[in-house]
Order: sequence, then structure tokens, then C-alpha cells
Amino acid sequence: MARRTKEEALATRHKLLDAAECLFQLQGVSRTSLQDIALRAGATRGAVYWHFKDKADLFNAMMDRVTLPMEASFEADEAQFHSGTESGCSALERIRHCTLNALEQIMNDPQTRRVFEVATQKVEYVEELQAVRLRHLAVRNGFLARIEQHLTIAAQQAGQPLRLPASVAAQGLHALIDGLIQNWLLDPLNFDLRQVGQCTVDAYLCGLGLSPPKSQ
Amino acid sequence: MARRTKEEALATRHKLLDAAECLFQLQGVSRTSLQDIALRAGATRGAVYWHFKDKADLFNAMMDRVTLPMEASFEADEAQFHSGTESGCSALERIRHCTLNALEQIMNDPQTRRVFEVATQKVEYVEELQAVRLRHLAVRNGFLARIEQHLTIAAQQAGQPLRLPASVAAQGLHALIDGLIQNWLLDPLNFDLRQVGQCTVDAYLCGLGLSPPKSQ
DNA sequence: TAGTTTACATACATTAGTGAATGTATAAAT
DNA sequence: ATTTATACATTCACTAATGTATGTAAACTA
Repeated sequence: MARRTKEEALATRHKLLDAAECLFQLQGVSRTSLQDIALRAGATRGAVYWHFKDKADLFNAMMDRVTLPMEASFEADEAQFHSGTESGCSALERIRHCTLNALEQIMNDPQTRRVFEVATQKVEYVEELQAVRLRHLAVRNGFLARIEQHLTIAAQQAGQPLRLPASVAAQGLHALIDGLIQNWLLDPLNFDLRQVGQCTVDAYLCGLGLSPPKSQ
Repeated sequence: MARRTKEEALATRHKLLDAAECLFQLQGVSRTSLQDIALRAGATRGAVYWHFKDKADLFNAMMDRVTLPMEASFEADEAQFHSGTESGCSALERIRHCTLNALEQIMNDPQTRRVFEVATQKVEYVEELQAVRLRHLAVRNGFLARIEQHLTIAAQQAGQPLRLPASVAAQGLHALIDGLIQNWLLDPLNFDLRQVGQCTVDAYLCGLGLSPPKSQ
């Protein structure tokens, strides 16, 4: 077949990733063949092997397409916070804002939702995907450090100490959010992620000794 | 080969399940063949197909072997609670006791830990395993109902209302525990499940308006 | 505009896994 | 003491997936 222009090539690459997302969600990663993916993308396995080394490589690319922007947005947020102007929003507000934002994105952006569902229910984390696991751990530890830091600042701003060591408190908050997402993905109609997320996170923060703001 | 006695047959059945557990943990469910399992159990695929319909059936049996006893113990606990004698332990204590117990079992019982790791990281929940997903949901809803009930009672006993609707509060507590387990399984050395579990659960309960007991 | 590389498609070789059929020696039932 | 069902082992037929090798036409490049 005829050679494509660079833009066209990039387009087929994205088509392949789109197809993979959907098929992974429907059938699971191991049960979808590269053939399936190529077919759904209107291509052949030749295209897949051109763009990716193998299925694990493709999977990584699929993850990157949603996790890299998410991490970037978090870091942008971080940079803004440290830009000298404290801009009137407390550390506590920022924590709530960030977590609520993440929940919103998972609820409203279909691609994010698809990929999260695949990552939590439709893939087996074995050796060839260990890179994914390690990145997951790295990102998580980054989150934990950030949360810990913000909780510490929030406690200072509130003028009272945390009832728990900040690192432990951070582990709990992260586990809570993580658990909420997992459970919601498992059965989205079972509860409202935004509402339950907001209430329970506030309750937890309150339990840490941080009184919730009176907004909403 | 010679026919085995019933006890021997049951023994091979367990050997097969044991082998499956380990191999699933090591290689993931989809990448371990029935051949692998049989070989490790010192048998052949014939034995597997005799005891189980297919891999999904075997997987279900493997899950049942740990989840059925767990559910049974929970129900026994429930029965004891409703046996008229209030036996001096508050609903709040019971919640803490139950969750801590579950965490302990996951930490200390290797089989439970293996199976949980498989169920959370080494399997793809697709149609042929939908029975597992449905049972998971059913068990979860049972837990939620129980937690909700106990939280309500605990609030009555404490003489002050919950800061959240009981159902929402229950979702949060479950998500917290679930998230703790998931994160710990992902990297057991990262934190101490018992300690962090106890602290963060107490913090959350406190945030709900239930003051923690002064034990420990 | 000739040569080179790109972006695939096609064809091939190999392997591995499944399910079912069949074989078989013995435990259990009568 | 037979008979029968059990608890497997062995073999077979089939499919499906992977990776690689090769083909090719058009987009770039000099």
C-alpha cells in the first residue's frame, strides 16, 4: 500500500491506540490479538508492528496517552502554587480541589474512564508489563509526597497539629480516593462519585483535625 | 493410571488449586496454561479436566476456597452479635475489630494474600469470569449494608448523629479499607498495613462524628 | 529526478493452547 | 466375585496468535 504522510501515520497510530482501548475494555488485554486491534483500526498487523514493538509496548503507549497529560496538569498546578503568589487559596482547599478534579475527569472524560477501567480490571500485571507497575508506583509515591506536604501546610495554616503523622495521613487519603475510584469503576451506578467523594474526603480530613470549609 | 480413593482425589484437587494459585500469582491467569498447572501439581491435563470444566471454573473454585470461609466467619460474627447478649462491646468496637481482623488475615495468611493478589492484579475480569465480578459485587453490597447498619447503631450509642448519611459514610469506610489493601498488595514494604489501617480508619470514624476509643 | 526511506500490507513459519476422544487400572458398589 | 463407575493419563485434531521476512508504492531528500 501507498506510503502515508507523517500526519497520516500519526493518525493511524492514534487509531490503533483508540481501537486498543476499546477492545481492551471489552475483551481484556490478553484476549485481544494484535489482529483484532489492526482490524478495528482499519489496518493490518503490519501497521501495529511498525508503530509498536509488541503488545506491551502498545499498552504502555496507551497508558501514556492519558497519564502523561494528567501528570503534566498536576505539575502545572504545583508550579502555580509555588510561584510566590499564594493567591488566597489554602492548602486544604487545594487538596480538595485537586482530588475533586481527578474524580470529575474520571467521571466525565470517556477516554480517561476507559483507560482506568482497563488498567484496574482488564489487565494482568506480569513481568512484561512491569514497567507499568513501576511507573504506577512512582506516580503514587509522588502523589503521596505531595499530599503529605500539603497536609502539613494545611495543619500549620489551621493552627492545630494533625492527629496523625503526615505520611500516615497521606496514605489514608490516597487509599480513600483510590478505593472510591476502584469501587465506582466496578459499578458506576452504585453511587455518585462526586458526591460521595466530596463528603467522605471531607470527613476524613476533618478526622485528621482539619475542619472543613463551609463552601457548598 | 490407577484409580485413586476419594480422599486421594480430593487431595489432587487441592494440589491443582494450590498450583494454580502460585502460578497465577507468578505469571498471571491468562498466561498460565492448564498444562502448567497440572505439571506443577504432579498431574496431567486430564486431571484438571476431570475436576474442573475449564480454567474459569478452576479460578472460581480457587476463589471460593478462601472467600467462602471468610464470608462464613463474618456471618458467624454477625450471628453472635444478634444473639441477644450484647456482651459489652459497642458497635464502634465491632467495626474496628472486624476491619482490623480482615487486614491481619491478609497480612498473615499466605494463601489469602496470594489469592487477593491474583484477584486484584493478575486476572482480567471479562465475560467468562463475570460470575466472579457479580459475586464480588454481591459480597461488597453485603459489607456495605452491614457497615451502614453498625455505623447507625454506633451513632446512637454515642448519642450524636453521623455527620454524613450512613450509606455514604459506609461507602467511604469500605473504599478506605479497600484502597489500603490494594495499595499494600501493590507494594507491601511501602507501609505497615496494620498500623496505617488502624490510624486512618480511626481518623475517618472520628471525622464521621464517632470519637475513637482510648485503647492502645 | 533519481535514490532513499517510510509506512505500511502480505505471506510464512512456528508455537502453544484447547477441548474432546479414548484408554485403563482400580476403588467401590452389589 | 463381578460389575460399574471413577480418577485420571494419553493422544489427536484444531485453532489462533506471534514474530519475522519480504514486498511495495508513495513521500521525502539531495
